[in-house]
Amino acid sequence: MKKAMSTMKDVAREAGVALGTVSRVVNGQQVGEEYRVKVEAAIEKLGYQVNPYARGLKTNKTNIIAVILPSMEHPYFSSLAQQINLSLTRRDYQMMLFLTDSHHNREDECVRMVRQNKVDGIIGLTYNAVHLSDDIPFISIDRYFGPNVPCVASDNYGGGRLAAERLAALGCKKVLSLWTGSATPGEADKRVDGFITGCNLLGIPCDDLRYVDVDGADVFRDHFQKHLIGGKLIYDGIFCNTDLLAIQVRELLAELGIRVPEDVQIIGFDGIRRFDNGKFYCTTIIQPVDKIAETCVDMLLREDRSQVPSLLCLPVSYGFGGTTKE
Amino acid sequence: MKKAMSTMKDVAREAGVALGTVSRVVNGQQVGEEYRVKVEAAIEKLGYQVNPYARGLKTNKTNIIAVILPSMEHPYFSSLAQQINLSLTRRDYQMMLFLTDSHHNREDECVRMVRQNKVDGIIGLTYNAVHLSDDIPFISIDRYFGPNVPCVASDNYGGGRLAAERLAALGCKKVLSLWTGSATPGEADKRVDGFITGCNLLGIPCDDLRYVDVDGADVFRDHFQKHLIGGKLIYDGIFCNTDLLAIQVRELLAELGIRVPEDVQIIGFDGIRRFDNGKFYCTTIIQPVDKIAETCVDMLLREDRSQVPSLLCLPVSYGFGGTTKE
DNA sequence: TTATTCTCAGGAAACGTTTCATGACTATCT
DNA sequence: AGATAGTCATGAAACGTTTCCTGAGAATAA
Repeated sequence: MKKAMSTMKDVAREAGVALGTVSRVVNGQQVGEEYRVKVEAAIEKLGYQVNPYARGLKTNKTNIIAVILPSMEHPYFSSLAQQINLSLTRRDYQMMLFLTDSHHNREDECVRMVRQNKVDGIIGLTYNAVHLSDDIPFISIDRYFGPNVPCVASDNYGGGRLAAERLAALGCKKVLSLWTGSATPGEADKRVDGFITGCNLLGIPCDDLRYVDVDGADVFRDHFQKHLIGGKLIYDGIFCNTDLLAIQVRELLAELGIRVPEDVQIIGFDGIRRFDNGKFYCTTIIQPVDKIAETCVDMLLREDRSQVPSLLCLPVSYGFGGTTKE
Repeated sequence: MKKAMSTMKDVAREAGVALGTVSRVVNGQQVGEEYRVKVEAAIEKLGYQVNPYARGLKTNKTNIIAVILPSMEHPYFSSLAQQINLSLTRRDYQMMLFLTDSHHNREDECVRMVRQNKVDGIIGLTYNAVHLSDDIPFISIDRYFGPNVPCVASDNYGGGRLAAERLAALGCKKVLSLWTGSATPGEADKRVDGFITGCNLLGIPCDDLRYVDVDGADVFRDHFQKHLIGGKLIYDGIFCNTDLLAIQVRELLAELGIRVPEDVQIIGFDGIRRFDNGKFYCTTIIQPVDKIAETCVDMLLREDRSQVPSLLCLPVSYGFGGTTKE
């Protein structure tokens, strides 16, 4: 029963009006009342729906936004996807999803495919500066590529500062900053900068450890073992640049017989929540994922693109997750 | 520097050939070698890319598949999204993502939007029978709507049986089947059927508790408390229809001072993994998400649609996650 | 050599919209 | 009353492809 889709021409014939009139009705433009009624009746009767390809061909506009993310495996990414979808949907845009991991980590190929698809814009969390052509508006998440590529991110620096302040308020006297990540620089690196600056300002001694491209917290075991005095760690506070790391550090400390938060308090970053009860995995600096998503969409769809800032940092907040005293 | 996209006409002029020839080159059809070379050079020179809207207008084909999921919050859904994306990408299809939650739970509206978008097919995990028009191929996940709507699901019944067999093998003498979910029936309901049948076949007494539309496991507290004898539960094995429930039940049992897996062994269903270490939250029956995704895509893109089965159940497996003895 | 078939590039029509120029008609002004 | 301005539906052109028909030339057969 694959009845052929009816076209504007059919509607026009049915309603006894001209093609252009139907078009104006469909697009909600000024049309005489009598005509509007007739056309709407015909549309209803024929079950007419606009053909987005014909429209796209004429208007060069599609109402589709490409969203490029690394994967769906990390809650931060999937929740970004969710929130971006929400924001887009509210504005009657569709979301085309591209996952770079599924492309064997080849972001270039991904972007090439995006470009082929004539989307109205791109929201991308990518590591390489792949989107250097400016024919399609691009908003970058968490990665600053330069003044002509708008970037939306959490206030990572401020988050680091906040973590330092909290640890200080919780009574920490000597703290440690832990960082693992990839070599490609990103906005998120500022977390550690903020934390260390914060500690300095507060007069709290802070050690700084960084490892590139490792997974797990095992690389820190040595350091911990060397800094035990009478079974106690010389640190009473640890800042981790991600919640994932914080979780792993906590496990590592458990192995070493160090209690959290009694002996050491840990603050992570991201604000990842358990899927089963919505609680934080650890005490954390919460990234405002919903705001990030909404802001990206906002900036992308903004009429006046000259008004778009090149970097926009959104405020983070403190989330208690049991790895600090409060 | 928004240089206008060049068209086939431009390429034809540049190469000194006819429009149709360019089209044939682009689509990899039979073309004389000399012409092909010229055209390819021109394409390269002008950076020509086909306009998907013009093509879509002519061919009524888009290479876009709509994927409808409830949300991205549950790992099962996000991992489905990930795997479907992977399968689609491998075949040069794009994925347009629709989340019904973001639409205030209104699946109808979602499907309406999908239909407007002229996609080549739909893969949907929906609860209502919303897709009754057969103009666009539809594959349903986990929900059987009738013989003309192909459905892909895990072998839920077999999974229930498997859980029963495992609990038996692990020495359980009296077990409990727990179910929570929504009133709308789904393939997943067969989990409990399979479990109970399995218990009967094995001669293990099994109680059966079901609650509609509750969240959390608290509703089972009463039942547990009434079935304590000397601080011990009369059950030594519990089957939960989802991992989420299993996790919540474990916590509930912990509150009641019952040890898992020493006193009671628990098996969940889904095979959800922790994002931080990839381990299961609980011992579980694993749904083959990757196979489900691949199968959906396969069936959707199959040339001969008369060959598509109306229900296809994929084998599940047992995953140890610490809530059983092994 | 001439007639017949085959191969393959050229060119035009069509897909379903949007938009622009045209002209019919009404309303306002002098 | 006649001229001018304003409103608004009409119809055609254009968007960038695909596809089908035509015909030119090559290859084969007689």
